Amino acid sequence: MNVTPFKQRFILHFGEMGSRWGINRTVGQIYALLYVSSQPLNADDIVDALGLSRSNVSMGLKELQSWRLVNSQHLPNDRREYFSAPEDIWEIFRVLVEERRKREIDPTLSMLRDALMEQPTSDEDRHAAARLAEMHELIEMTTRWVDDIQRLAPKTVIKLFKLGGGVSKLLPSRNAANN
Amino acid sequence: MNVTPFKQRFILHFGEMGSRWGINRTVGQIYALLYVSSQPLNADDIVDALGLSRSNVSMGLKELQSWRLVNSQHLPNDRREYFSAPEDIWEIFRVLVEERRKREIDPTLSMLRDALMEQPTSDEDRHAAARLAEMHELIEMTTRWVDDIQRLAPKTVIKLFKLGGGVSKLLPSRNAANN
DNA sequence: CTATTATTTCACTAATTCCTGAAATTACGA
DNA sequence: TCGTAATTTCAGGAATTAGTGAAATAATAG
Repeated sequence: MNVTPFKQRFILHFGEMGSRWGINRTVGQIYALLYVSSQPLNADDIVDALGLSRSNVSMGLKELQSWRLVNSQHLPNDRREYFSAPEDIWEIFRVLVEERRKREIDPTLSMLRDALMEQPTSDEDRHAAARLAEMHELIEMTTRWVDDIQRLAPKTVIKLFKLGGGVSKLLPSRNAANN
Repeated sequence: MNVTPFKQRFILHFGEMGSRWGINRTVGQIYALLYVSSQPLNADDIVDALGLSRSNVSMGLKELQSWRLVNSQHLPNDRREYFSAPEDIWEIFRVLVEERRKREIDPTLSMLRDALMEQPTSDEDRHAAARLAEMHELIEMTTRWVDDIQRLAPKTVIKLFKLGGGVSKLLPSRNAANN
């Protein structure tokens, strides 16, 4: 299995970006390879294409599955497992948002909720609690909204996104001062 | 400088989450401390509060400044530098989105743009290019929209967010099938 | 079942990232 | 300008994370 230079560039870029995205180089590469492949690939295909160890590929695929970013299937008359990235880019986007939220935001939201149950007893803590409350409110509002939007049909979301800041004009009881 | 147990919990949580957010433990702690402090703090205050080395605090503050998440100022009759997190949570949110976009998304967007300039010459590459184009389009549309929304007044954004999926009803030329 | 192929686990090494203390540099008051 | 306080730089050790190969386990064809 050899990868065209065109694909190669994309794969290497994903590898490099991986660390910024909270995955490692090889996981980024595996995902990129599957993303551009027109066919599902088995683990050995990936080993050949990327020059990684078999065990590393196995672990990388497990991680990608834990992110729900790859699906696996079996082909007829072949006992190996084949992996692919979902076709639908909207589905990918939705899952990515959900998983990142689960990992990066939900724990903090729940910590904030817990902390805000307590009654602060000093001025210092009253100030801190107020700051936590602001953070909690903003995060909660934003994530709730994201949830809501994700439930809309992609076509609707596209309309909304294309509208951009223009939505403000549609908002009920708008007041002229906010632009 | 001692930190109340209430603040402590928040600070330690941010430290732990740091690695998921692409910053390290101490940077997370420093930010959390500044976020809940009612007063700007100097580097030695932070050393005392968190038990880190002076040099580590210095590097952490530099990193937070590179994220534009902390401001620095001088107090009268004191040559030390004092640091604080911006008051306005909306401002913090805006900056965070901007910086993450710059680090995590823009490089990929530009790689995709470059790659899509080329004419694919094989079927394999034509398929890959189509996948890249889908990704490019989705990212571009989403980031453009985020830019646009960030320009609205917070009050307007709050209205929009509170509306949730209800926006779909306001959208022009909606069709009844999309819910 | 058994033999063979496929996959996972895991102990170990490599690579990277984090953190510190010492030294160097910078800023500023006298 | 000099001396001191404040800050930054940086080399090296500590800690963490990534990647490998060998061995174990799982799956299935015959």
